[in-house]
Amino acid sequence: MAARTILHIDMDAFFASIEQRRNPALRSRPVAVIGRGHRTVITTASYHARRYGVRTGMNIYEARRLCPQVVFVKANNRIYTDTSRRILAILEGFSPKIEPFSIDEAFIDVTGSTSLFGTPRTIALSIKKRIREETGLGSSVGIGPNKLMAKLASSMQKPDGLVLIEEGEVRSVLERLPVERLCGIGRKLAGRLNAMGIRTCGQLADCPAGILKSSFGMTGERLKLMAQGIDTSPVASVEEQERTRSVGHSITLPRNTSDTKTLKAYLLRLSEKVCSRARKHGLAGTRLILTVRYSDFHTFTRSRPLPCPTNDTRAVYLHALRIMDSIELKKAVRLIGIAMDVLARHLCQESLFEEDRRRTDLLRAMDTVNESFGEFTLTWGTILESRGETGVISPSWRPTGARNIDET
DNA sequence: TCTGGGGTCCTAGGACCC
DNA sequence: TCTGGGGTCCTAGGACCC
Ligand SMILES: [Mg+2]
Repeated sequence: MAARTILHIDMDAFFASIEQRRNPALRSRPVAVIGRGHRTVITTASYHARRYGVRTGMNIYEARRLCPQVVFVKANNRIYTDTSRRILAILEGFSPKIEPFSIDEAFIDVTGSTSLFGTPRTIALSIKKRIREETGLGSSVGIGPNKLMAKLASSMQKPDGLVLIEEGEVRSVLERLPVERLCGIGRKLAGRLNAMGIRTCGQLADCPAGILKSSFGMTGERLKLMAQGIDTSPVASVEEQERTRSVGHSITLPRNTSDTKTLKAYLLRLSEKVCSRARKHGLAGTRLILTVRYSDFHTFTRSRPLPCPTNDTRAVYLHALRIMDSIELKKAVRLIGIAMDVLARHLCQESLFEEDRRRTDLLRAMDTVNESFGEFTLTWGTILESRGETGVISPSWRPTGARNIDET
């Protein structure tokens, strides 16, 4: 593959910084952005709050204990998604090859942009400047010969970072780098590698392929490549990306329950969320997966194929009920969720796609109203019985396409 | 007073088939 | 008396990312 130049842009404490822009009184204080309800978690901590140990995923009581003066701010998801779109629009000015990686991160391939916009470092500085001018927010940028190295580079200096890893520097950068610093090596993999005496990427790169293959299978081969800084995956724009494979929603209940009537009301609500999103994006479900988390956090799934591809709320809801009825609950339920494996609607055999003209029209009409006036403006009776969500934004949100969060 | 929600990909065991 | 070996599909679980 010809030499490439990839940038990874990572916004600094994205949600928290946005809130501090909106409300100057927050700028001098440790801020943690949270969802709704008492069971929510920290989605982003400002750098000030991080100094006290406040971290993403931490519950609010723990955060308060570590940093009593922390200011909790409820997430304003619509503002975050709007800001994300504005940042992507800025990036589009520098190259068409942009891959949104999450709500606050993106890769951009600037290999063909240097004659127009200058050196990679100049481009990175221009991007950081434009983002700050237009949104008031800080970002960190990593530059590398591939996505893996660009992402590593952006993590090496933040906030307001700019790190360039040249092709010729890859080896020396990785030599003493702990394996878990690479995107794709998490806690478990790192633990297993460490147990084998492998702590750094240099050691991992030197480990015989056979040993990695026998311990990790296919993953082992990839690990060895990663440790050498090799990553051939292209920067894939939203249009180029693989089709959406699944659509799902889940909810941690305001309080644990064993009451199946309550759980079924939530299932209808979740079915409607999943199906309205599938309809909006022309997707049809082929399989439904029900997830249950007990009070003790034990989590399991049960799934069943849908008899024919569908995105009809009623069909999916009834299917969810059948799965639910096959489960004998052993403990009080903390979380319930459904996910659908999906296909593009036009890929479904017409004869197999369950469609009733009048029903399709009804669903379309309801979707239109709900788009304009808000989710669940029009809904089915039993949904009204279920209330209360944690309302945490998903970082897997994408500016376009089926990936989604609650923007309300 | 603990511990969100949205995804993708890989593995492994049993069923089933040739 | 000894007892195939693949391959694929289905399902559940788990690792990883933000
Ligand atoms: Mg960030």
